[in-house]
Amino acid sequence: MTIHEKVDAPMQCGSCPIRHRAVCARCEADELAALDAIKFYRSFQAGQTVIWAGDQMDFVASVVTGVATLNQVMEDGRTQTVGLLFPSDFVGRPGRSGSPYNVVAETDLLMCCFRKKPFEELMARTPHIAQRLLEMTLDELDAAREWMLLLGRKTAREKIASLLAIIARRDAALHLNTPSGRMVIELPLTREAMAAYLGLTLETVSRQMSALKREGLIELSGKRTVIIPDYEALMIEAGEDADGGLPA
Amino acid sequence: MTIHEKVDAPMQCGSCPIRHRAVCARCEADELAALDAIKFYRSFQAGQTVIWAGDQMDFVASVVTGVATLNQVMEDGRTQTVGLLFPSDFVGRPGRSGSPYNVVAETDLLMCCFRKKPFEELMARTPHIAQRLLEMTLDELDAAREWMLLLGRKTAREKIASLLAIIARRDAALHLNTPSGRMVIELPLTREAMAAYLGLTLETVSRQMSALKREGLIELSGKRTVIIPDYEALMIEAGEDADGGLPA
DNA sequence: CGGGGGATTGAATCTTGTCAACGTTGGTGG
DNA sequence: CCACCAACGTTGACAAGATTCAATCCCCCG
Repeated sequence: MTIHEKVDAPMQCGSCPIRHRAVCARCEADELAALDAIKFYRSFQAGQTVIWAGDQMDFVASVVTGVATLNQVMEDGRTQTVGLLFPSDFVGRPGRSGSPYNVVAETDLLMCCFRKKPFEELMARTPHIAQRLLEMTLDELDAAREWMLLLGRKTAREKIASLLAIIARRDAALHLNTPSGRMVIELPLTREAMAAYLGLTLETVSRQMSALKREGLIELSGKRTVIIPDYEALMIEAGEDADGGLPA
Repeated sequence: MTIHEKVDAPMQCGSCPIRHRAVCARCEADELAALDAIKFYRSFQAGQTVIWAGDQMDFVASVVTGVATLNQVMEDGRTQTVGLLFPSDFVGRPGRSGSPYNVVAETDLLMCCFRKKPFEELMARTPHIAQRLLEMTLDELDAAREWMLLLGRKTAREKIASLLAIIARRDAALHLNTPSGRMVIELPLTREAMAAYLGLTLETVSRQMSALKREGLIELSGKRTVIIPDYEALMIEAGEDADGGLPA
């Protein structure tokens, strides 16, 4: 199979799986038509870099399916993942030409892209888009701050438990239910990518995964499938408040 | 002296020190007048809590003078500062009633507050405010992600150097010049508050400050005044790219 | 069947945290 | 005016947690 990026528009906005959650969520039919006119799809294979830090970026985009990460790299190579992008999450900043981060496809990825210039013009006269983008950005800011608590204060064990909880939560949200009890999740990340997001080394991630397994808090089926026998018990290990960061 | 919070409006917007940088930066005269009608000032003493996490919050606000922090606290007491608020920075989230964070005055603080309900209404019909707020929120998100790199990957020494560099940068920005060469800065934070922001203990902060002093990278004059003989040299210790995170 | 990327495990090391003592400073009241 | 107190800061000794380096394992794919 060849690596292909541009793909034919695979769908109508009306049947788009992220129609009601993405940046276009609040749009009326006519606004959606305007977006539709400037949109195109791109797909990426797991491991491909979507955008290199500093590169010119002539589009903004929504994740349709798959998972991507935002990464910041220091001169000596130390890498920190600063954002985990699930379906409906937005990439790119209107009014700025380059991305400050590497955007990497962690799984096979489908993105709905809008050419930047037309998107900005459309945004200027479409409050519904600007409103939704502000709302989403504020949510991302809250998520980033939650992650600062994790990076600054949590133990390796709590970090792992928190990550699993977040993935379980996003997974549940995709199916429109709330996380609880027994859950089965698919890890979209390698151990190395988990480590990059958690501010750990991959060895520490592996050890803590093994520890959680030994203690029955998780079960592993293959390397990427995790069974959570008791979501609430895992939340306690994550050291989070009772509400577990559910939307206010 | 008694602790007083509400204060008489000490100034006209026209002579406000943050007029051109705050959420009102893009407002025209008439929009400013509308904001003026719903604004009031509150002052806080160093150490006072401005807002408790979870509390109802009937206003949003801009920092006019002084420095405040946003803090997140775990059930067992571990605390992480997730935001450092300088003059012109914005507090509060339109469309949400409670703050998820403690907001603490680290120095004496003056805030320009807007009653939330009228502010939201005004925002709905004043694109200049919403635009500016989106821009500021995106900047804060970038800053939060920069801080995630610090918390996840930098050494204690690099963390301290980074914090000093950031304070120097904000300090320079207030006086509209770029940081370089010899600088004298006033720390708005105690060692404990520095530790809370850096994901360290106060002892480690103290030790690394001493180490930087021993090596001539900083000089201390009292506990709160820091002399940076060579800003560029300090930036190297901070492990940052050459540009040092200057606005794109 | 063999190769290779990802994952696991072990042992030694190092950074940072913890606990405790001591120093410094500024304010208060005798 | 001075002594005392409390808050903040510094320093030291030790312990704990995470990293580093290295060996080995496990699958999946050709």
